[in-house]
Amino acid sequence: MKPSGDAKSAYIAVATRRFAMDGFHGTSLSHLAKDAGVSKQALLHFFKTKEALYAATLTALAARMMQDLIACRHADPAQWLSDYFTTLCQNAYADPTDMRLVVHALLDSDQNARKWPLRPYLDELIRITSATSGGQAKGVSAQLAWVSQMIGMIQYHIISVPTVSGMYGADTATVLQVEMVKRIEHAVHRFCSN
Amino acid sequence: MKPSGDAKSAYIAVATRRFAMDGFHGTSLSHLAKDAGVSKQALLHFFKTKEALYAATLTALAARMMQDLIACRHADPAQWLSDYFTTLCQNAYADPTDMRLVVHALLDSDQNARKWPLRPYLDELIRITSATSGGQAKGVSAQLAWVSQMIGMIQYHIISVPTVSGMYGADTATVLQVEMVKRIEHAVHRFCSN
DNA sequence: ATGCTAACTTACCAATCGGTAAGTGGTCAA
DNA sequence: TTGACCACTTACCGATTGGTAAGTTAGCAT
Repeated sequence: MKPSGDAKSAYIAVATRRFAMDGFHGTSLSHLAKDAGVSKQALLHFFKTKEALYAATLTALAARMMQDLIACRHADPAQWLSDYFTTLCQNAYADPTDMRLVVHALLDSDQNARKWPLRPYLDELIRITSATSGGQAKGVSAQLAWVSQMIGMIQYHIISVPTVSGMYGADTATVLQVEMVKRIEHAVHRFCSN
Repeated sequence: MKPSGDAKSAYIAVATRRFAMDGFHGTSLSHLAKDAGVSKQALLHFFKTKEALYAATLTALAARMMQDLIACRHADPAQWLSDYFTTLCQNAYADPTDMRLVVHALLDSDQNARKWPLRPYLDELIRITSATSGGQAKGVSAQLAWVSQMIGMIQYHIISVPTVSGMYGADTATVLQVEMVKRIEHAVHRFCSN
């Protein structure tokens, strides 16, 4: 028999990919079970409802994003942010799963329903931002607005890649990608050094 | 009996709101029918499948967005863009339907499936951008990247409003909104006058 | 009046949905 | 050896899904 934790996190991994691709309503327990190679009651054994499984994927997502942010730690907060945002974007080109999952979760969220698991991640981002010279000069709301804008432009850019590629061709999409990374670096530099 | 066009566009209006709220998979024909106050076969009479109805809402969305863009026409392209983006954002605070629908459509799109109906709208935005002094100085890919970034930051900001409001409170969300509009104006000015 | 068509409605369908109930087989402590 | 427990399966459930078939009703041209 497999150790418990492995199977559970394997199911979360499968669910993460599916939920990110098709959203909560577009994903059925049967599909998830088939992906995982088990019966759907195997999933319901660990997660009482589909909602619970979804919540678990979001919790895991939040932990992953926080971890990726910490992994880029740098003495200079501006450098930290620059490294993080660019690697976030670059990694998402190879695997857009997490970015898609966040956007899906945003669209599903209805304000008071489920508490938002990404809050610590956001708070940490704002903390780092406020430590930059440019961030200190501005107010708290300006820091929140800037972080929100950076996250937004990256995540939106990632989910629009297939569409842009279909509209203007794969080569134009690639050009747009390198352009976008340059814009990210530029935006960090402009906001933080001031 | 009602004139044909009225009922059809009324159904599209109902579908637009529902699809924007819950996405394609989260919306059922029964819900749409109940919203419209008819049987679901009334919908299937005009639109052969749920997919066809969805496609019709996206086409109507594209026409609406193009129309809103043209409505802001201004001799100075920079002013045009500034007016458009800020009113787009402001209107979306009152009714986020269209912005949500676009993001849902982006997530559903799989590159080659359905041709993207917002292409003329995007092309027009790029054309206006390229007419600014700052836009002329930069390349085509930089214009596309900038437009993509602007649209992205606005739409993402809109869909995140409920979550931000739930996380930091309604007052913080309001502050973020006015901050965001300022950032939009600033971004247009920075890119276009150069 | 009559027939045609557009705009519906009721009735119905197989398939799938999320979820429950009741096991089954293997592991491990006592 | 036994019995508890965990991971999982098969069997099943009512509800809902998108969609079809066959009317029904109203307006309008002839």
